[in-house]
Amino acid sequence: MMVSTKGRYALRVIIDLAQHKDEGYVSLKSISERQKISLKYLEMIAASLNRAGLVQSQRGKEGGYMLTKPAAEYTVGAVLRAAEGDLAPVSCLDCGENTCERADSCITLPMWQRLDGLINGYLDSVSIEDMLKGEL
Amino acid sequence: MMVSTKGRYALRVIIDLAQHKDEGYVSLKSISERQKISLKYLEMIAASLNRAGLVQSQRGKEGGYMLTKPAAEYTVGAVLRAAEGDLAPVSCLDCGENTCERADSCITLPMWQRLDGLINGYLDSVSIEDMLKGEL
DNA sequence: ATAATTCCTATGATATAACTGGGAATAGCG
DNA sequence: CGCTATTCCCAGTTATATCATAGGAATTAT
Repeated sequence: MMVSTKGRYALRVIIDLAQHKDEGYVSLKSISERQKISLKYLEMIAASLNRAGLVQSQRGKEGGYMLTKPAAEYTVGAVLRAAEGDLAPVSCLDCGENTCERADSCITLPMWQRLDGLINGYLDSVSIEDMLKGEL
Repeated sequence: MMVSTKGRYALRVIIDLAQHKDEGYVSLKSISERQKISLKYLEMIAASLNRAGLVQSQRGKEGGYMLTKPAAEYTVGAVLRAAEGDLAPVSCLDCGENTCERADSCITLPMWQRLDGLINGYLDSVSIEDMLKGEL
């Protein structure tokens, strides 16, 4: 599995925030109830999104999270990478580090690289707004 | 990671068999030495490929494995699926079982389905012979 | 018979995923 | 000021998957 629950949940968080973007800061508690994801797990995911600058937070009472830009400017790829790290389909391609000693002679490497390009290209071409509008 | 060592090794086994297709049955011991993969691990992988009908085996002395068809007729997708099971990028799509109770209302599902189609389409379009020839 | 092989089942070791828990820091509100 | 709702931080836990390894039975050419 290339994308775990962490990434899928992150996507749902961003979508939820987009759907409630006119309500000021949205608390994780409310997202937790709507999305049926535990508050504690959401905290971890929100922290990743925050670190990546995809959301902004407000602490204290009446606090929560909101998007930092319009939904059209979020790509699925960017959200998943913020939550999951790299989206490489094989470890050979992870983080650009090509530590495999047989890389030079590996006849499968070009195939993996093309696959990786295909996956990232597609995920970066789909925006959150596309999904909200059902435009796929 | 979508493709683990099991799948990558399976690919290397098929490639190795293709490279030695004129030498009769090829033993796992020889593949093990060439590919630097433990014999015991190879046994598991070869068993999967055998069950899927991608290779045929001969037991006993002078035994081993050989391909059941020309290299051009093996796709990367078929080999990986034989070794790994499903290649779905998210568990939602695994094995066609869509047990997610929010599937009907899930606005991300069409995106995952397209991604899955893209990945499998590409992997099924590349043959072992393509890689051997460096035609990518 | 012997040696080389596949075949079968079980076990262990390590890593990753998927959460859970406790509590500190912050900020609005009465 | 005191209360409460929230994010923030870090650590611990459990479950599952990955990556093998181990031992031995069955088979077959020589």
